[in-house]
Amino acid sequence: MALRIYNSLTKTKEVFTPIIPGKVNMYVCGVTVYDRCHMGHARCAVVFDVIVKYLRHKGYDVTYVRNFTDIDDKIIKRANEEGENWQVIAERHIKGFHRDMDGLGVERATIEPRATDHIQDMINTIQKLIHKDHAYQADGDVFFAVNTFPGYGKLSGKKLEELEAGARVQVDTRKRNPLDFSLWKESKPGEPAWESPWGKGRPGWHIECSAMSSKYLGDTFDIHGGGQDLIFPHHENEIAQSEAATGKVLARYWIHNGFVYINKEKMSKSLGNIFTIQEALRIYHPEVIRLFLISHHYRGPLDFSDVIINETEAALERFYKTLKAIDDSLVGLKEELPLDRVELKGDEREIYEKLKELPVKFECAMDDDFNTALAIGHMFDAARALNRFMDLYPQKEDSIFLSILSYGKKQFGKLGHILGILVSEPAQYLEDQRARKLRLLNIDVSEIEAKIEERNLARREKDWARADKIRAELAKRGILLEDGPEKTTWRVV
RNA sequence: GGCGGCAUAGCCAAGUGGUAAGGCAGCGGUCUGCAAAACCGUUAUUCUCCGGUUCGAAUCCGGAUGCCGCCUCCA
Repeated sequence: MALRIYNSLTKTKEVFTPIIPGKVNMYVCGVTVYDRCHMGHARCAVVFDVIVKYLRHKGYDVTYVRNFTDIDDKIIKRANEEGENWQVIAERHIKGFHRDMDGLGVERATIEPRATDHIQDMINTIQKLIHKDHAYQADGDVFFAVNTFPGYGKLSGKKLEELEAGARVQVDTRKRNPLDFSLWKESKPGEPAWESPWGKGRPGWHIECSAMSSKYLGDTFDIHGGGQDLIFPHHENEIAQSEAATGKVLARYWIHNGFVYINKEKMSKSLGNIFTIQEALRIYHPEVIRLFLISHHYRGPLDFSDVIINETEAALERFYKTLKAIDDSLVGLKEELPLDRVELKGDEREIYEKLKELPVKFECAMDDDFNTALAIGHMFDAARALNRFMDLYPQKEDSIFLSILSYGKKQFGKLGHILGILVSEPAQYLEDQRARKLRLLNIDVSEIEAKIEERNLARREKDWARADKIRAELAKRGILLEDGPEKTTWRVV
């Protein structure tokens, strides 16, 4: 089945055909490094991480470029506020970005170029635009002339006249059109500056992406992505600059992910409801955060709340419990049978077929504009079937039974890898979660174990009232006991 | 003011013409000393509302209402 992608440029789902068969060149706008990363950045990074992993799973050779904007007004402002060099600020937040993304299991991009390493490339692009009369100099500044690019507005669906009418920005009288934007900015004394044909200055915001994408991926590449808020003006301006300079189409497919909300409010600095990745990772397992981010379609809005993330936690735990149960059974596996060459009976056949079908259904969902929510639904389906199979199968030592479980485990591992979930050892995951929750609740393990010992004594004497009382006490503190056939285990709710 | 998006059970969520995936929570059952976990069964005759197209619509078209985003830095 063919992969179809919703293209923001045409506003339709299109069959994905790369320029070079088997090869995908993709550029995603990264972050401006002046502050800590929040859940919005996490969503963008995780969404494109899954897209890259899926494309690679489908056999594409993917070159993924994600930039760092390490020179910008906000960085300079932050440096002044904190009384530090702007480079120190940028460097610190690049490190922070990597720490956060590593924490979330987001793979590094193939190339992570920095704007300040490409000043000369940008100057070259700007000169090209001036020569072609798409840009003009005004004192030490250079502006892009939007009137010279007929396609201006094709991505955001805006018309020049309407934009002009609604322009709220204070108009710079040197601009030929109020919507003309800076390619190069003259620097004020004390500001970071580079030599250029127009004097000392620094690049405008949009030009770095045009210069760096063409340098690493060519004038035309396959996929360009980023957050929805970048559609206008950033991506619109990028298209204008690049296409005016080269006369070629910049990118063939545009992918934009939706926003993250916190309790139905858009996350924003002014509302003070920024939820940083560091905070999230302190409270939740990285895979819980990932599952939360991909349980919803990437284009829609995503509302974060305690209730919803706790539901996600329960859902992921369900997966891991199934996998743990498989692991526990698999201890007895002596030789794994080739299931496609073994005669399987009713239930065995049914579950085997279901497990075999799972990747097909998964890919079918992912091929439809990366429908991760549906893909995960199929995985839950299979997990339930596996649980049932384990519950009902009469001989738990049987090698057919165990071989089927092993096969199921492999299928889950394969698909989980694409999504970046279920990559921990089940026992380890469950233990990590318990430790994490105990840390948040501030409870001591030995105390719990002593209580359990005390209760088991009571149980042996069939003193149920006392046993129940101990259990209730622990339950009140968030510790839930589970009496198994061998021993009593506990978990944190 | 201009442009665009969304509206599916108690909650989250998939579903773009063929008769409502999945998760959480709830309820009944199996199991258990009782629980928990797991399993089985169950929970929307209906997809914000009103019209229209069609043999057939949550899905397409028109209108209404509500919520939201972009137009200014933002993933």
